[in-house]
Amino acid sequence: MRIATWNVNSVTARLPRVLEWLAVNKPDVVALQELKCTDAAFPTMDIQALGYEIASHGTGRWNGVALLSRVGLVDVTRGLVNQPQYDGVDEPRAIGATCGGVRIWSVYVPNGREPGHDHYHYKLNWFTALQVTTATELSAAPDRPLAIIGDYNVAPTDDDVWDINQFTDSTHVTAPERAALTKLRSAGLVEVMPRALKGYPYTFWDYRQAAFGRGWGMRIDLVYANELFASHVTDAYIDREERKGKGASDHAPVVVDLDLG
DNA sequence: ATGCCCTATGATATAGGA
Repeated sequence: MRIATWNVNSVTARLPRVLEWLAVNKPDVVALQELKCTDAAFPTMDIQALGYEIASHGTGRWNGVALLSRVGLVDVTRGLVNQPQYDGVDEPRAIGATCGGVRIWSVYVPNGREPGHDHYHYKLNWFTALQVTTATELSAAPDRPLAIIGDYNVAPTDDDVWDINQFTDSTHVTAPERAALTKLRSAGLVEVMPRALKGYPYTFWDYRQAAFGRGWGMRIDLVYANELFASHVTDAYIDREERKGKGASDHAPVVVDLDLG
């Protein structure tokens, strides 16, 4: 089974590249983030035509997550347990489903904007809800492979950004954010580390300042999974080729191959 | 070359991204 996660930065703007990428790479399950459209505006027909069932959770201009599957898609859950609001709004940032016997969540963790900002506290509270959801999911089905994949908006270590000296007083690298990842591991998840195809395996390069060409990347799109899921992994990599050229998302897809026997 | 920002919106600027 091939599973991928990809922050597409607008599924409608990215549609030609998404369709091409699906056709070439033939993933069985895809977790998308930053749809930037409502469920009604999601390009359902085009993606169904490639053989995928779709569960989306999008409300408009910002955020939005989806799962695509061609190995079944059941027991869809939208939102986290005790998910906090931001500015009085329940944002669409998490969706879970069972696909081919594997429980998969697509998550888009809040950015945080800057340490101390309301959005930063929201980010940490959102992680707490993700930890609660993880514990709930793990206890509900301890013998089922589980993966929580998506844009975590946290670089796990200093090596996961191109230059840590550029990140003083920045989000994505602070101790509380990294502690949130540690708590997920304490709850029973492990990180599936993608291999480097060329240089360090970053997943995001800002559109500005020709960051991709300069290698100014970050590894913030992560695969967290229970031990059972991880035990079946045969390969994991970042498709940095997809970041190249005109019309690319600022994130590259992360691909995980499993042998479920 | 991998290359000097992108997206959606009560749009003709603005918010958000990380």
